[in-house]
Amino acid sequence: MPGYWLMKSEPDAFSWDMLVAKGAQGESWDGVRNYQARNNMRAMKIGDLAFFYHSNEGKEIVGVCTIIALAHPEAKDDSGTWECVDVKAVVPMPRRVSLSDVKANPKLEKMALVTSMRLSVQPVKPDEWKEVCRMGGLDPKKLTAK
DNA sequence: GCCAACGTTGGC
DNA sequence: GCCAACGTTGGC
Repeated sequence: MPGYWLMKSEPDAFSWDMLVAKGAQGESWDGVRNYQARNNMRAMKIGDLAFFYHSNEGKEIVGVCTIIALAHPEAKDDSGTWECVDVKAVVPMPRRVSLSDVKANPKLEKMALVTSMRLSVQPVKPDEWKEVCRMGGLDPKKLTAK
C-alpha cells in the first residue's frame, strides 16, 4: 500500500497544468522551507500518491501525483538543509474538491489540511484519502495499480 | 489587501 | 532557554 500525502502549491508559482505539461519526467518539488514539510518528504517512497492542492487561488484539490524520486538535496540550496522529491502527474480530479468541501465533511475534520493549515507538505490518512477520492469522483483502487 | 496563525531569529 | 520581534503562509 502506498503512502498518501497532500502537497500545496500556489498556482501562480507552480500549477497542476504545469506539472501535467512536464509529463513522465515530472518535476522537483523544491522551495519547501519548513522542517516538518521537509521531514514529510523524507518519509515518502517511490510510488506514494499525493493530492495536488492549489492554495491561495482556487483552494481546491485538483489532481493526484506520484513520487518518482526520493528526497534529495536541492541543487540551489548551498546550506544543504533543504531537500525535495520529484513528482509527476497521475490523473486530474474528475471533480475538484475545494477546501470548503473538505471543511464541510465531518469525516475530514481531522485532516491536516484543516488542522495544520499552513503546512505545505502533509500526510493523509488512508480513510481520508478514500473519502476525498469519493468526493472527487475518483476510484482509489485504480490509482494504486500505477 | 488584511490579518491570524505559526515558524524562526536573535537579544538577553 | 525564554520570549519579543519579525517574516511567511494562506484564508478571507
